[in-house]
Amino acid sequence: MLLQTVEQQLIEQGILADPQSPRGRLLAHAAKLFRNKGYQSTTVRDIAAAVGILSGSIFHHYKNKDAILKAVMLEGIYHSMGQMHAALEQAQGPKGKLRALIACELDSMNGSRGDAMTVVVNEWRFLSDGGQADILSLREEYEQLWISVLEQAFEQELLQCPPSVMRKLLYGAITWTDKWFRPDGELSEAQLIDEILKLAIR
Amino acid sequence: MLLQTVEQQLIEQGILADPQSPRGRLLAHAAKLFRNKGYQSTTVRDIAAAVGILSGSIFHHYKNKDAILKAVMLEGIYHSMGQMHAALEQAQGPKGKLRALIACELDSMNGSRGDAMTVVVNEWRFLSDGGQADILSLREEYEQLWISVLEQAFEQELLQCPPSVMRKLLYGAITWTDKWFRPDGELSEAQLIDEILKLAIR
Amino acid sequence: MLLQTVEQQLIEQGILADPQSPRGRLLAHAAKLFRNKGYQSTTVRDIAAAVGILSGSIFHHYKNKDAILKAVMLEGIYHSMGQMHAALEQAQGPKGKLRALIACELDSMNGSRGDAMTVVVNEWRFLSDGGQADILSLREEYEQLWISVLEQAFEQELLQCPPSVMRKLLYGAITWTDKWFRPDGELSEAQLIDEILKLAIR
Amino acid sequence: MLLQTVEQQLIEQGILADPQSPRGRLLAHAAKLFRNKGYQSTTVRDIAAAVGILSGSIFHHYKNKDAILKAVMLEGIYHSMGQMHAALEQAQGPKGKLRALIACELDSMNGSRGDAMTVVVNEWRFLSDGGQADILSLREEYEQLWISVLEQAFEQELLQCPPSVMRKLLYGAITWTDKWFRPDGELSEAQLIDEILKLAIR
DNA sequence: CATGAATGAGGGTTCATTCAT
DNA sequence: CATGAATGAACCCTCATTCAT
Repeated sequence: MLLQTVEQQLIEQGILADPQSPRGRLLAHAAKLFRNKGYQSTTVRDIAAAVGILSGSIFHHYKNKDAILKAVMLEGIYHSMGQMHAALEQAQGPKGKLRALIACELDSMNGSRGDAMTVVVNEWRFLSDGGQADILSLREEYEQLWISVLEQAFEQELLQCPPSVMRKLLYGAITWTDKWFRPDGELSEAQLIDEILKLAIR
Repeated sequence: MLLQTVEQQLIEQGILADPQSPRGRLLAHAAKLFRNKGYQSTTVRDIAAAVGILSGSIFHHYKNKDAILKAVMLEGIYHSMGQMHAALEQAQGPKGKLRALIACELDSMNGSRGDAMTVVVNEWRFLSDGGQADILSLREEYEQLWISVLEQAFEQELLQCPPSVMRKLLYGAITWTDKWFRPDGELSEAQLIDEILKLAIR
Repeated sequence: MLLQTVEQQLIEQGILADPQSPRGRLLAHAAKLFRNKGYQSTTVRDIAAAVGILSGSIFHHYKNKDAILKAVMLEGIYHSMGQMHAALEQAQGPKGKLRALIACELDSMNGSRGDAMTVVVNEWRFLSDGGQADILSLREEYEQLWISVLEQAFEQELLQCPPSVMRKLLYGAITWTDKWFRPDGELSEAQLIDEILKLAIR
Repeated sequence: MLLQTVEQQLIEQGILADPQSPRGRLLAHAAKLFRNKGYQSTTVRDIAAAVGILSGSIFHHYKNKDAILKAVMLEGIYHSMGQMHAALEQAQGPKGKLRALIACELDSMNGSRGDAMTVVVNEWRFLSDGGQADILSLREEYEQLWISVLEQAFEQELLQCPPSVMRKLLYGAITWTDKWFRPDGELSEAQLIDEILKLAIR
């Protein structure tokens, strides 16, 4: 609820796009293409064709291709943070909160809206310097959620290694699932969450 | 020594390039550029300029840009496997062997010859289908080294989770170090190896 | 009139280009350049410069250089067949019909739209295999017009030699006029037609 | 004999190459490649590979690619003229001489040494201006052989049309046989000669 | 807002030719 | 004479972006 307010505020501020709007549809298609083909291999024409418009029309919605990438990434991060905030509120204790974060990040990579977040991870270096600078504070805010939970666990001597290192190791392990994990495979999402949690917790 | 024999055989077979030769120098520069700028953002002219030749001359050494990428990857994998074989011979017990593998893979990403192996991980999807097919059996051989060691550890109930899952989680965690770990920072390479080992071993 | 209908249908079907349209102008310039310099010696920039656009713009109209060659050839063949059909309708008897065909083919090589047809003859081998396959049935249809008229003449014992041989000899003799015949020279087009007709008819 | 003297003189003068010599072998391979693939589509490397040397070595034999083309053409013309001179000496009367010329030209296009002469006809425009100028007088001498025979036939009212026109029509018909005539097909070479002769003679 | 022709810089690649060995 | 790495200009084609309609 608070969450939705935040998201809606962002939509009203023009930061995020309404999923029903032309811009929102464009972003969804762009995210999927960026994920599957990579940012550089996706042409503006590809996106336009997926949306059902012509290439020139793209630029009525976004200033340039870089702006599309940035918007996709913002969508991904905002959405993921929204889930994390909500999940943390319901979680109990450091271990429960860590489990919540792992579950959220795993879902943000592999779930129904995983396109945007995988793009954040895998196409980051293709975002222009200016775009990276604009998003960086948001990513730090995102990381801070993790760090604070990890520190709580560390203080209670639950963690295998220091929070800053643990975060990076977990980040690598979790984002890489994008390349191999299939939710409908032998290993269920819940099992995967537990396995990752076991790595982190002693 | 057996190892060096393997590498030399490959050089003689024309699979790997002599680091002193024009081809070897070309490969080293290409690997560094591919790592830093990405494969697609690196132009053939960039590589030629780095080597100190003109763009047309590139194609005397490699048929096309894709062949350069493939050669870089082969260098990376062969070199890494060489290190792993040697380290495994000297390691004692499942835990010692696992530590050896982690150390090797970490070094292959961050060590003095890390360019090639990071390219294998990060630019894989830009290798042509044919190129991927050619390398795939080698990658599987590489993975088999890991799996057999992990299975030994699993049988002795040392492992936190099943070998196939553990391998993928470790792979993500280790390869991601490329993005944040600096050997000359606060955390030493030896410490990082131990932290990762602790994740895997119960 | 029936003729014009055919041509217009083809234009509407997108097979032939409207001479006034950008594509039509492009084709006319390309045909002239291909005739004068040869297909391989004509660069895409040459064509663009002749049309008055930049090289990149060429590819908004045709997928690649090969497609331009194919389109030029289609124009040539369709135009020539149109003239032949119309002329045959008005011609009387085998000899009259043969004269009509000779006149048409001569005009298609040397007349105001001769660029396209000379390209068909002289640049055929530079058309891609796929392009040749696409056009082949049309060329066979074209040849069939000749063969049927020659067979009529042969049955009436007017012909110097069997139709299939006669056709090839005439084809060589007529298409070669492109290299030496000038309509404004001493020898008029009408005289040339008669001379060729005399070769064929006993 | 006189003929061979001429050819040998030319070889000694360095104008023609000894067929056994490296230059001669190079020319034979070049001629075949030029015929089959066209001059522009044949690379210097193609020729070198066919001969069994490396591309750089080509230029020890000929100054540049254009010089190879010129040499191939000279071979073709000299060889053809040699045949014509010999055949004319043995032929009786205008009709016999005309038949001899047709037979020679047909053989020069389709016979065992047809590569060189088809190159003269089909690749002429790719020879540099300087090269064309150098060969032109020889080609005129060649044509003069035809014209003088045709004029004799014309004076005896044997010819269907004036010599200059007849020559060009025959030239087109004969050279085109390269594209369709196969000596081992239904139509024998002797029959084809007769059919062509019938066209010319009333 | 949508269109789609045009832009123009830049990409990978080819190839005749040179030249030190 | 042969080699083969190097040259460098030119080629076809791509693509993000602009803009008149």
